[in-house]
Amino acid sequence: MELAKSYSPKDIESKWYAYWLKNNFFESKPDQREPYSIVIPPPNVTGVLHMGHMLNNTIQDVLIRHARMQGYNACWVPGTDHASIATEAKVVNLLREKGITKANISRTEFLNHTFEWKEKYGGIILEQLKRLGASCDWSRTRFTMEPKLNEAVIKSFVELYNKGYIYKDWKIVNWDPTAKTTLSNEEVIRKDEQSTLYYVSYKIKDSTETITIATTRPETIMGDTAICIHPKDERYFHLHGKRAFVPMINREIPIICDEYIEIGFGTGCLKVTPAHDSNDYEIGQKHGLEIIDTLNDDGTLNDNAQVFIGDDRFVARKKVIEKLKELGCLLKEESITNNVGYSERNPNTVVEPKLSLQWFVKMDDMVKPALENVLNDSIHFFPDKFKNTYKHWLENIRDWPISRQLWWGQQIPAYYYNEKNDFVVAENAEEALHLAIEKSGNSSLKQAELRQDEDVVDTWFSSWLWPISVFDGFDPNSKDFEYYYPTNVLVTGWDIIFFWVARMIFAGYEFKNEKPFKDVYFTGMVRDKQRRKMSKSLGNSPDALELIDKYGADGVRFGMLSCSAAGNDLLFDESTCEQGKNFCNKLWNAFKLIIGWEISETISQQDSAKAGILWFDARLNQTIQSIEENYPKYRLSEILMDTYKLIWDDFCSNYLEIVKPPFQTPIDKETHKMVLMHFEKLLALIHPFMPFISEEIWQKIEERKDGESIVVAEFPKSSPFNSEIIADFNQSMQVVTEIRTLRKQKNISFKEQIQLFVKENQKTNPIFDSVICKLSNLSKIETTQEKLNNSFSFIVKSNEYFVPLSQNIDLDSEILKIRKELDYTHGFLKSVNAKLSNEKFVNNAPEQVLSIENKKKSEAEAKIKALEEQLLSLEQKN
RNA sequence: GGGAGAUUAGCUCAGCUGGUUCAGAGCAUCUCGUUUACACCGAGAGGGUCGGGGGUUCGAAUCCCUCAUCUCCCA
Repeated sequence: MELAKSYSPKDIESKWYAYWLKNNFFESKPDQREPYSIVIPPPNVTGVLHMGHMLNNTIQDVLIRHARMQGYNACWVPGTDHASIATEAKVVNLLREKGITKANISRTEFLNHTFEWKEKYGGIILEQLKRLGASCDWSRTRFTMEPKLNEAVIKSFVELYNKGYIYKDWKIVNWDPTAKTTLSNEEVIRKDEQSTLYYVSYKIKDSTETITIATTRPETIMGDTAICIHPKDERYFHLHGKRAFVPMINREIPIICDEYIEIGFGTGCLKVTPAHDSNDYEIGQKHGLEIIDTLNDDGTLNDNAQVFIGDDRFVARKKVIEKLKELGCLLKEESITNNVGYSERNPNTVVEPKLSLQWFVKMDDMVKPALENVLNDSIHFFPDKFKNTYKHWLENIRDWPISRQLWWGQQIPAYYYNEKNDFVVAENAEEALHLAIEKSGNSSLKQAELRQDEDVVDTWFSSWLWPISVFDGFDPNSKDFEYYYPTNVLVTGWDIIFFWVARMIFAGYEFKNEKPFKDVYFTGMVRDKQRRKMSKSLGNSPDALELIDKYGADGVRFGMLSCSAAGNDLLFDESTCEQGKNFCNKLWNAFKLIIGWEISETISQQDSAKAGILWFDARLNQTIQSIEENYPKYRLSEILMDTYKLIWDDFCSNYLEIVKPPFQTPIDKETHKMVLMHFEKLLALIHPFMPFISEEIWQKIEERKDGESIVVAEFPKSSPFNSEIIADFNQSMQVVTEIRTLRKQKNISFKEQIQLFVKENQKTNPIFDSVICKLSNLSKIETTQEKLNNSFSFIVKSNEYFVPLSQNIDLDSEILKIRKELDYTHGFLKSVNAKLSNEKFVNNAPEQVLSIENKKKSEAEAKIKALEEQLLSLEQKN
């Protein structure tokens, strides 16, 4: 077999991915086996693969591949969400380029354009996931705007409305003037910014006096309907009951008292603008104030403002400041930091608080089972510190504004049937008519007289149903839902714990009375070296596909996972991908070595090989056991590092060196068989992390039939192992290390064979002597009762080793070396003795700890004895 | 303002139930080495008062208190 000098992933990856698809390994149908299901947190249909997706989906793939190999019926459902605002913004821009404005076309026409866009660009991210090796069941790919999922959204809306959970109300909402829609709190990104606090004086009616307020948003002054002071603020007692004039427009407004005011803050006077601030709105409600909305939907000033009509709010702010200066009302400007909200989907747009009529979902009841079942670990968070965050949010939750003033999304199924805007909520127009006739008592009502609400629901109002809807859970006869729900785990970034983790849990209990997933694994954020979150807007994220081209999918997967413990952010560094790539090469070369051996039917197995096999088998099982413990705890980076070290250090550096036949000589049949068996297990262990190279090698180390694959091979299970063997081996390796160091110090080439004598002060297992000989190139190991003259010596445990050499031995440096070790061992013994002579320690420490200390003591004593004897004999010679 | 978390080697981070395995890993650094699987490598080495202080305990990186610094979330 011609083999490349080093591993090159490119062709191999596409070859095996195609093979996996052809054999339908990723497809899942309900059967007798136990299911293991994951639904992908649906990426945005406008999205392209970024580092966060890579991390998050690699983790899901590792989990699903592991489960599949364990024999579960593994099902990973992919799909995308329709991302109302982002997608609509994209399509609006695209149409504008073609000279079409949204206002000039019908809703249907617009949706046709959007679906067209989605068909063309919407699947990019899913295709990219394939490059990463994601083993999704692609036949199950879903989309939140496809007919069945739409239906689920509408059904759930109607159900919630009928339960009394959905209502329509005026509230101050977050308004995105670019997208011209409302946003939920979670869609607003808050940033601290340098801004200016303006001190503005208002004239008092029937007085020469003025009153001063401070504001960061002077352009809202025209919407003021009161000035508020604290009732106990002595400075303003004389103003109780007075009225003031709004500067520029001279509208008369009352001065009111409310305990809400902080006396010490600013001037102690607050301008109240109920239409443009949520706190002001509450004060307004309490005091029955007028509400004057001075803004248009696009963020320009409207007629109510009376001045600067048509100017954008920020242009208006500048003009207002100028005007106030002119009028002499602007007393002071002060630089402060304050918190400004930006739209998540339009990152340069400042969100405006705005009074508007919206649909809301009542949260207080829905939250109860969701909170309870997370706190009692019925749904288990990894890491569990996120329980706190979750609890805090749920306990302070506000009602969820779900209407969006957009077209791309599920249109709200509310139908207005009269001038007063009375409405009914129904799954379709026919039923709506039926209900409307009933409700209005007007039996002559016609279909055409019904008007459906113009707005759509929030995208999250469809993705919260995702774990249910992808299995058609709103269909009472769904076998899939019956079988796969609840899913095993949701893997997602902690930044969207509210967006969908919490809401999916609400929906699970609300609609199905059952959790949507058993575990939640929160990944960290991928950050750059300056700890900034990687994002497209910052341009600090490497191109995912270029990374894959450079390091191979396996290399990138390795890189992403080797440094990411659950829930902790990771500073992405390409060098970890390089490590992954090097690891692939290491595996490839191990394979080349093994496959290159000529096998002899006749030669017998060497002792060293026999011993090596015995040890590696134990070591392998030890590692598998720890892997088995770590999977349920989602300690993936630990599993990966354990496997990495098992392969690189134990298998390649030690095991293969032990069993390796001399150059151009064959290997015995038995050893070869065992090495292959072990190698195959290692490939299976690493497969969930590095699917491509493991498949490539697995297919080549043995004759495989078409349709066979490591994808569906069995994941290794641990067997009992003898830990004594591992300890004995480690001790022998210490001897090897000593000899290697000696060779290096004395410049003895590895090719030159040397002898080793051992004075056994403590009986040790001789089984690895052959291994020591092979790895150190010794001609023999002999036991001796006497110390050897003219030799270099070292001590492992309490055994003394001698390497006779013709070279002159520097007695002084040998003596120094031994003295140093003796000092250390004395100190060590002293600390052990201190423990053992402490009555409280002896009485309180568990048996196991005591016996360890006793063992330490006797070993240290034996070592001291040996060292002292050596020292004595060296000093006599000196 | 309320809350959560972090601080361990030059860098990035593990360290789970306090005790063997506990002071670790990877990368980086240094030394030596082409011994035919691999220089994308091998063999070695150095590097730490576990942020400071106090406490609990026979025993603390680990539990508690406190201070400092940083990060994040919510308002």
